[in-house]
Amino acid sequence: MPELPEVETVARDLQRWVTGSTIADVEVRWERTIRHPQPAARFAAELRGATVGRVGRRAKSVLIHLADGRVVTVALRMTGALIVAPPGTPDDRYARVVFHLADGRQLRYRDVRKFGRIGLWEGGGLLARRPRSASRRVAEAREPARVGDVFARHGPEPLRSSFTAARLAERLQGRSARLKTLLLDQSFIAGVGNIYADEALWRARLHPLRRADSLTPGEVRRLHRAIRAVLRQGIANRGASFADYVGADGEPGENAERLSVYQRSGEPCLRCGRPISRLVIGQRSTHYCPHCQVDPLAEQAAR
DNA sequence: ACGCCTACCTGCTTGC
DNA sequence: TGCAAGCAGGTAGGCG
Repeated sequence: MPELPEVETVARDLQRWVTGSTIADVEVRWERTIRHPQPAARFAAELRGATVGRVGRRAKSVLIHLADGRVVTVALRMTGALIVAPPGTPDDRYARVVFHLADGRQLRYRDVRKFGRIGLWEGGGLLARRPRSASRRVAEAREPARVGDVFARHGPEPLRSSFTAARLAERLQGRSARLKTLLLDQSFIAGVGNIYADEALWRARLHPLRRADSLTPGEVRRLHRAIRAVLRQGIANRGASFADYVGADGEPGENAERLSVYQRSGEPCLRCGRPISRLVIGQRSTHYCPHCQVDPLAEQAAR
């Protein structure tokens, strides 16, 4: 499941390999992959002849900046992948959108489960502040026009230097939600998904059911460091591969083997040796060490 | 603000 | 072996 480190890996690969390439043609094989307001045929027509500029990332979306300022957003969701295929590569039955590059290569959007979405937007607004409530209502009434509007409701990027422990503390204040739920909430913090939420909480020794506003200043600092550390480690290892995730080279990442709790139920905790537990929070499986990540309040509630 | 539900999808695993 | 049910979970939207 692509989260921030996986999406960052794909974006960096594409930055190296397709920047400067011209899109000769676009083949849309699953129309619903194309997000409004572009009907698939118009999407293809508008991209024909465009040149790829910088490739970056915001939240869990790959941003393909075009030389003319427009931006293609690719939300990989569960099983999406962007793969650069050299000429002669056998076709892929799961390729939902194929960007034919002028040099003969293909940039394939592959997605087994068809959850992912690709949009085409005007540039601008990415660095702007969030709209106030009135303008936000207007922005929601129709599909956003600018790429910035697409991400207007997303929370901060956890790896930016502006995401400090103080900023995290501020955002946690007054929130009664559970830590796990908040970490998965993209409007609270962008880019963290189920894998890295569990990893960060284990690393910070915080129970996933802990109320967000109950953290001491020391615990907030631990959480802040843990979030950044697990994301950085994920990027360093080219992402964690479960199911369908691969980089733009089509190769799986190395980080799955280096995870501490995710999908390790029953296996020994790497810190204390006791078995890792699993529970369901908000319909998501959650992996944690009941010994290292003790929540006094959860214990009390269980009695 | 928050929690809970459903829909979107397909392939893999599990149980009979 | 076959077949159906269950499961995986990111995100949007709806409801209470």
